[in-house]
Amino acid sequence: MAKRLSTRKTYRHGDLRHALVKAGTDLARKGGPGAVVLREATRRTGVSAAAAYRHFTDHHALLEAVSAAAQSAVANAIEAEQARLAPAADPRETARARFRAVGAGYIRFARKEPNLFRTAFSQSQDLRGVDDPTRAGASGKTPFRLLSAALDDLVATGALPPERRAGAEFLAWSAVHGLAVLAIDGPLRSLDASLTDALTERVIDMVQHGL
Amino acid sequence: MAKRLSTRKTYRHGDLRHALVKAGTDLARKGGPGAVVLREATRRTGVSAAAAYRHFTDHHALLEAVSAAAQSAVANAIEAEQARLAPAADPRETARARFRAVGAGYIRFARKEPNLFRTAFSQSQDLRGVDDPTRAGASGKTPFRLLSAALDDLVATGALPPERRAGAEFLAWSAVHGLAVLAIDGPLRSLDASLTDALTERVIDMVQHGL
DNA sequence: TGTACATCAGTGAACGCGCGTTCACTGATGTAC
DNA sequence: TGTACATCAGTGAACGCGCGTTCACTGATGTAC
Repeated sequence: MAKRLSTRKTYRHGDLRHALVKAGTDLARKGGPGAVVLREATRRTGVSAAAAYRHFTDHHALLEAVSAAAQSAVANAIEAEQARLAPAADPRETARARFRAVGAGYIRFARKEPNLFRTAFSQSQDLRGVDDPTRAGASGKTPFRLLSAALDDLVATGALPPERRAGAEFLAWSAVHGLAVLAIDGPLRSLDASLTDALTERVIDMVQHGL
Repeated sequence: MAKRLSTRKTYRHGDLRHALVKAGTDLARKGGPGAVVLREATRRTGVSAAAAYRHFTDHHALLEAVSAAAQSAVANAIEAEQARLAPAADPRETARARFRAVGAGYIRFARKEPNLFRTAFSQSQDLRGVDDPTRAGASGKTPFRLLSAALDDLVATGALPPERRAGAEFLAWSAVHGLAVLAIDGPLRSLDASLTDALTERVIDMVQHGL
């Protein structure tokens, strides 16, 4: 028998927490972290504002959850970029391509969803966050861990000398993140997209050679 | 005769615009761009809130001016870093050292004044901003132009092949800006300061070799 | 040098706004008997 | 299988808050005569 689930909008939403994060993510996509307004998220979910407090201690907790979801989207973008790769015969080449895809996917996401990208990194984080499953993509890895894994593969296949491995994620992350910011909020913003494409390649080249 | 300037607090402030930018900058230093509240800036200046509207069209215009002042502070930090350099006999070495000082000063500022640093780059900008005198340091150059000049010097002294010059500021800026963000808002935040020092050197090395 | 006047940078009171958050409540659901 | 009850995720009204912004005003200053 039909349980009138579709007509009953109030009481026992079922998965309000996720629905609020989803609504908050939509807001973030349109207007960045400042647009993640608790009342608006509840409005869009068809629920009273007070209902949010059953699932989040306060507005900041909701914003944190939305930010984590945005990071998860970054991870998915990186994974998608890697999945797009044609298989190479040489494992060393494969490792290099997968490493480059981390940076390329990161930049691609920033340019396609600048507001979500800003939201992902609007909250200060520390090293505890790098293994937070709510920040991970489908593979279970956060963006930072996808980068770590790619670097590990470079070492495993001999494409990177082990003594250069330590701290390499910070060097790579710096260059790629900086470019992303430059492309969406900096002077590059007003320049041609193809120039940004070319710069993306050059930055990744720089990292690869610089390591 | 004394003009009672010290007792008269109201009417004809004299330089209210600059005073408001100054107050706004103090707010930004403590709390970042979100702390730049028009009413609070006027309060601190001892002036009514409405007075701000004689000098700024709205709140956003004030925030823009504060952001520009913060960028000017970045430029000054870079200049200070360069001024600290011991003179080298070889002009090529001098050019290299001055180039490195751009990145080092940038990172130093970000770590010392993270909120001001965030404020400096909280407003999207385009290429028109790179020559805005309100964003410039004592030398009259914006941070971006200080970087350009350092790269030009590398070319002039033969330390950088001319064919590698094009777009080089974007590569360098990406890496250094990314590291700054990583150091103040990213996972590096919780790490030892000396590790960040070492990473700064490595990032600048990477840029220098990667160019 | 003195007076009349235009200017315009300030005042201060008031406004609506939407926000985050609290509170006593209600009623659908799951469980014990 | 049916009934009583505890649970707790929801309601909706209310709150204070500080914000940005507007408005008619005032009075110090510079200038023309």
